[in-house]
Amino acid sequence: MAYAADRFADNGYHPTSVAEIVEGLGVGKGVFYWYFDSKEELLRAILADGQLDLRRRQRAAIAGAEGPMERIERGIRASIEWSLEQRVFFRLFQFAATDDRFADNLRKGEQVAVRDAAKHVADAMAAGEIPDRDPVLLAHAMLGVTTHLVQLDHRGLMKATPEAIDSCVAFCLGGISRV
Amino acid sequence: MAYAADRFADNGYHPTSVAEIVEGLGVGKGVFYWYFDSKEELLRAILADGQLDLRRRQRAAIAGAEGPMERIERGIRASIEWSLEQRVFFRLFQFAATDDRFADNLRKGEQVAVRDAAKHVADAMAAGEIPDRDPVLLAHAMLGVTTHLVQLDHRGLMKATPEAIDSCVAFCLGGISRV
DNA sequence: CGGGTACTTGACCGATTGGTCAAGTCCCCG
DNA sequence: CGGGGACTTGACCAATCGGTCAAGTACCCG
Repeated sequence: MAYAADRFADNGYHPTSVAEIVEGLGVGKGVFYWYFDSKEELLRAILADGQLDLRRRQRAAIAGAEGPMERIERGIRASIEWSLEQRVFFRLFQFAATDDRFADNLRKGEQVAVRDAAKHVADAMAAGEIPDRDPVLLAHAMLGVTTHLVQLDHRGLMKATPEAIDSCVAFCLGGISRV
Repeated sequence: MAYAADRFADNGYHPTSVAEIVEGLGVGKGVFYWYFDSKEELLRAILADGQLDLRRRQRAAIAGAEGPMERIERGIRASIEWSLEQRVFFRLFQFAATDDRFADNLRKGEQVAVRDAAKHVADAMAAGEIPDRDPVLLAHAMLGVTTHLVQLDHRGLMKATPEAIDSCVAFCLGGISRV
């Protein structure tokens, strides 16, 4: 799965053949179809693995935070850091979002993360720390900002320096704060 | 090109064969290769068309605005509206960004739009309307928010109502305003 | 009307695709 | 030691891929 994920991320899912994967691994084709029903199922399994890992990281980052705003900031930072480290997973997520065959596999995981973030946004609103607006929408907006920053880094168009990450976080917090 | 763009957007670029395109159009394969060198060149031409159209819309929206902040807001709204209308182009942009063969074709157009937005952000800073920070990064952040909102609409996960668009704009303006 | 250019056709090409399967090999358990 | 499930192999399959090209057809100009 790790090797296939690498190839998918570098070459693209469709242009990477099953033959290429098993050849690179030095195994027969039968091995592949013993463990996976199809090439599609392989990618789905990889995506599920990645989402689980990201979710773990987010939960760990949020644990121990005191107020809702701190939870939001930590969640943002954890997501950015994970995405920067896990280039392969991130690229596969990006691809999967563009393909109807896989978009549904992303949806559930994304919704869980967004709803979680939205909960903290709603908490901050209840505490009067930020003005009332649709928490789910704001959570998505923050997700959009962070995703785009990471994408820039991976595409080599801009380095995600600590300062850039700070600016990104500030943008998100400013975005939910302003009336 | 329009038919091919539709097919690419619905089915994906790779899964859509040249044979399927010419068959759907009711023409011979030779016609295709008379006008295009390859399937890749076709997508590149489609992407170029889309970028040109988007750029025109952005320029038209900004023209006539008075201050830098108004220019920014109009640019955001124009980008969102165009992306919502031009579902096909937007999906192809999203795909192209995930494929190294086509990512470069997007880069130039994206940079032009971002630099333009960054200029207005810098103007607003010079006028003291918003605090000083990297204008290019902020422009990218706004692009990330709007892109994500449109993506949600196209994937059917959230309707981009006028209110949602307003919230999105407010998020962006808040993001660049807060210290 | 004759000839040439612009365009169109679809059979055809070698390569490659995702997937199958008969024939093993390996190793654990009785 | 013998048998049986777990696992592996790679030749093989029909289908399809992007792309080519000889053989037209349509139409304009002299």
